[in-house]
Amino acid sequence: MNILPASLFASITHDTRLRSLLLLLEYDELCVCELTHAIGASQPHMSRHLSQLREAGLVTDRREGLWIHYRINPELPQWVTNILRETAEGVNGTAPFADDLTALKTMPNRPEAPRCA
Amino acid sequence: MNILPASLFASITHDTRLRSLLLLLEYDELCVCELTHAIGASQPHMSRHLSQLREAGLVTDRREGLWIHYRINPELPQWVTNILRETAEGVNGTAPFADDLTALKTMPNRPEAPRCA
DNA sequence: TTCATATATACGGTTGACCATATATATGAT
DNA sequence: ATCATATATATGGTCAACCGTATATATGAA
Repeated sequence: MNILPASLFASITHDTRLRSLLLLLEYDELCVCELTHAIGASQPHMSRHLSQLREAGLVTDRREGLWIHYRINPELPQWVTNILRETAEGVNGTAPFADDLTALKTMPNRPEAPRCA
Repeated sequence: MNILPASLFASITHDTRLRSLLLLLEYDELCVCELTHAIGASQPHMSRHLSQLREAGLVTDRREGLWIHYRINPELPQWVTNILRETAEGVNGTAPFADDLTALKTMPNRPEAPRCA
């Protein structure tokens, strides 16, 4: 699995995409509706940015019934995941990232039980 | 010194800017003409992107006679420099980053003796 | 003051990323 | 087959980033 730095950084320049990745760092798998709720975005907005993350090779998806579950691409090179974790530390406790986590925790009718990473 | 992640990643999405930062990680201070030569860019191109790095707070500059020396902002938060170092590891030995270093080493008439970080 | 060098900025034009809204597809239930 | 839900894509338009070239500024030397 190869990732060009320009492609990685272009991906995480956009808040929606970075916020999604940081959520996926905490919860190892999340469906679109969970991410949509946590971030407070519209459904097409979320879907479009998840597509871009998939095309960039940063996430993979898996269908299960109606839901499509996304996770961080397990084949990502170490330096990429290190950068994501480092970013998570850097923004720890700040908006909007911290609020995404609490919004997800308090989401009603989540399709499945939480699966923490 | 505060840096927003979106601003950091927007900065290093552009190859010229990332390459400059990675050079500045190795040589703690470099003037515009050294960066221009190492990267093989035009002078206005280099100058413009260094301005953007300065405006983003990622580098500082210092005039000495005709030359303006740039360095990585020493007040950068730890997580930012960690990300830069992690990126340097990730691209270690690959183009165009590796070539920039050799181009700089073989540059004729460098304004001052090399100052390695 | 005049010239050369190093660097920065201004100008005009192009392209790509992004948005909101509308529509299409896929699955499962009735 | 019909309907509801979850997700994806298509459309048209806007705006910001970028480019190359030209010009401006700053310094030091003659």
